[in-house]
Amino acid sequence: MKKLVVIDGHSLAYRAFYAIPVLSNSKGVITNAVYGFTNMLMRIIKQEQPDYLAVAFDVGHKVFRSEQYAEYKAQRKPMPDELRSQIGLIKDVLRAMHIAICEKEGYEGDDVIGSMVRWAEQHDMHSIIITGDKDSLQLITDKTNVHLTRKGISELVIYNPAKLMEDYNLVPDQIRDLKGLMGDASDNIPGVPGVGEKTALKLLHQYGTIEELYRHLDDFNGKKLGDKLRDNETQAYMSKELATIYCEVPLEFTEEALARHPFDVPLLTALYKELELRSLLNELTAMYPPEPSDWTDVPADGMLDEMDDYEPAPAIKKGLKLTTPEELQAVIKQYQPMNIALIMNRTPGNVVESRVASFGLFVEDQPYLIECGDDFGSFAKVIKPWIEDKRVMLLTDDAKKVFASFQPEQIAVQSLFWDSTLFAYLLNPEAKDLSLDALLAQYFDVTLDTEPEEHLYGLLKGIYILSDFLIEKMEQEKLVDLYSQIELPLAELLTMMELEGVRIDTAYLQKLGAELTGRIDALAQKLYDAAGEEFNLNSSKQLGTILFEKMALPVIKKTKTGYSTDAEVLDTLAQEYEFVKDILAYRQLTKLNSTYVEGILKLVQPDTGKVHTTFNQTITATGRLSSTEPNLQNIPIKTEEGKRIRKAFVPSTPGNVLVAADYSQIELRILAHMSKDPVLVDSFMNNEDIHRRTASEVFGVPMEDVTKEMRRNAKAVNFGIIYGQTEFGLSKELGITRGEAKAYIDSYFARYSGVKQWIDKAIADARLTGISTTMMGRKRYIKDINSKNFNLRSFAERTAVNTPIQGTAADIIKLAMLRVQSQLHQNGFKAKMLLQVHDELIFEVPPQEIAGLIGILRDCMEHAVDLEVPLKIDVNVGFDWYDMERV
DNA sequence: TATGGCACGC
DNA sequence: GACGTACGTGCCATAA
Repeated sequence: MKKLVVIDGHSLAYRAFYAIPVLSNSKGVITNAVYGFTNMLMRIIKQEQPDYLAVAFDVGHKVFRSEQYAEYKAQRKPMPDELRSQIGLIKDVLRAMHIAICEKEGYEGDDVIGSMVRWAEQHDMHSIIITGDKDSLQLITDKTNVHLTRKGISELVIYNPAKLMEDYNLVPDQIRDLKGLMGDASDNIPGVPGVGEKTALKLLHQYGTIEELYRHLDDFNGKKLGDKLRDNETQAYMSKELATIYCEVPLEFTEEALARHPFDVPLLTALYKELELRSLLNELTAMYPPEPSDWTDVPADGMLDEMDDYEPAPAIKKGLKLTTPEELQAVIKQYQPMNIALIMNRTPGNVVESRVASFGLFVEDQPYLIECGDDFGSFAKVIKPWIEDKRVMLLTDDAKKVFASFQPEQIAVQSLFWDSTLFAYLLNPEAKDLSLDALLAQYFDVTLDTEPEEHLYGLLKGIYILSDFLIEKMEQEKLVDLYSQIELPLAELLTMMELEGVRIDTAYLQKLGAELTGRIDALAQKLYDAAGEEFNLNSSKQLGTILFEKMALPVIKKTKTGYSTDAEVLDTLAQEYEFVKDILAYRQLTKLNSTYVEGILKLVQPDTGKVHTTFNQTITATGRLSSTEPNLQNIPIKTEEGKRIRKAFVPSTPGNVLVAADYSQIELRILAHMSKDPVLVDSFMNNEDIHRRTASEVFGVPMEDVTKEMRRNAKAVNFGIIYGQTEFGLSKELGITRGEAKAYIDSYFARYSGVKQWIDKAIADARLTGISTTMMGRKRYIKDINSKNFNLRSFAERTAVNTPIQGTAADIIKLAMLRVQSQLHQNGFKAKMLLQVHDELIFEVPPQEIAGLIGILRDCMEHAVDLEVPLKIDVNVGFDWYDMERV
């Protein structure tokens, strides 16, 4: 006879939750119930070796019993959040194990279970019910046993008709009468007040059923018990009714669905790894030994037949290599693609230097490697119908690369787009390695063949499995909108910006370089003379020896490896020593020359005179962009000398101008919005000088009496608030004592108590959830927030304060960029977005479009989102990035 | 090749 | 009392 095991999912989850001490992974996801449940499940599978297996859950709030009795389960405490969050994970595990999940809206797990075992009996199966709920004992028959959990989850007591008789001297059907009389506090079934288990059993042993009992009520005349029974007759019948498991739930399942299937090992591995359930992972590995080496090297069919519960990882069809557009055309004709994986392999270099060397295509389980030689364009034309087809789902690891490849071929990517790297970034922006290889190793324990061709085929297959897994997580974490509305369209815009590039006045830069080199050489000579020897001025180690040993200057600060010679130290010494002043000047000039003049000149494309930076979208922990080769987000502006670099950034077309629009105080405005602090909000509503107002509040003077010094101090305080600065940091920043700094901060929080409350809440929330979230739902794990290590914890607390602010600013400007671009496009502007520098956008624009562009900028940037306070931009126009005039 | 120190931006 | 402002990139020297 076949064997069916039905598990009461909620009952077992509750048991596991309370039996196992709180357990969480490094991201703070609580896992104790998942762990306990899965452990239990595995033991059941091993011990019982069921032919059919299902787990039943309650679903929905409206249980039909509530219609009979409004109080039914009314008093029951809601499931603890820490458990609720794990029910979904348990179901994930079950799905990965291919175990049927049975639930029916409006019915309880018990009813589902009862209906299933009755079905099984009709199909001549033996059933085992696993639950902690004694109600289920009424389901016992010769064919159906109940295994009742005792304390914890490890002990099971097996009930069959004999055992029930032995323990209670009842037949299964009498369990309903028992509940009817004694009630059930946990389900709020009233029963007969004053009748407990002892009395109820005695009565049932004598009369058999409630109905029979009430027929003999006269037996109790003159006894207290008789009065109780008489007074509660209706309630007794109703209670019996409530306790009766309904065994005719209309369930739609097939034998096949309940039958045991091999686990989805990659998926289950990924889940266990994610939840860091190591012992379960080990158990799984023991059950399903890993592949010999990789997915592309799966043993031929049949080799593993003797292990009938072993399902090899999906083998990859042999990859096909194509080298001509005609071959590609022939292949493409065969398919009506729904979704395809596409991995671009480009030669090294920036967006304009590199070309497509080859690309991988995976369609209907068949991998292809297309080698393009020097003629990607011809291949692009062939595949164009797919790329432009909105119904096609495109899976890739680098959307920007796909855009960069097709955009120059005048092919607009239209299809839906899944980018595994962006997925993984949004799921964990601090992840170090987002490559497909790393993600496949991380989530699926898969290492691919290193031979290039095989490797590509592995990636193509891998991206399918990976994307499915990641999108599911994105949905759970509500990140899909952020992806589809912001990050993905932004990837296209960033590609356009990179392709456009920025024109560099190389003649100017070279002249500046020559000037700097001359001054550097002269300064070096002067320094050697003063030091009495030649040494490497660029070596902080050698400089330290000269300063602090040879010249015996006071040591102010040390680094891990020796004397510190940073700007802070040198500034202090420069008061007294001309030599140190010159060192500082030398440092400034060499920095400008090597990083900015020489560094940028090296990256100018000789044919166009442009630099094409790379914007990285998946680097920062907060959601900001970063820029490399060259980094155009750190071009000097603070010192006059440094700012001269900016003269080299010019429009590419003569007559055009540069327009720069930057958000004014966007982070403080976000703080005002989030904290709703009345003073801060008021200040922005009235468009005040925010630092002056802060000074007025903190120092208790009228706005007009705020001195420059006060304003400078207040500005530092405002700045520090955003970064969670401490009094020590502020005292150093302003060159004041810690006591004074503390007084400033205390005074600030006294006046801006809403800000203080918001900061406390940001930290408390992070402590509770382990996550900080931005306005648009971008997330970051704050892993050390509950650390016992003061340093780690303090750092985490500052992160919890800064991330929502900085991250929201990043969200806002990204959204604004998309809005601006869309307006420019819709209105046929020639103006081009060139750069983003965190709170600033830079455009090249023909003069006749300046006014129109500024209108669009104000509209899109200042209204990108609706905050409690206005968003404000400043706009500057000029013929280069140095000479800009406010408009 | 990796790390540390330093300096530039927001 | 600890440590001591968020987020980046690039250059150079040095250690390995």
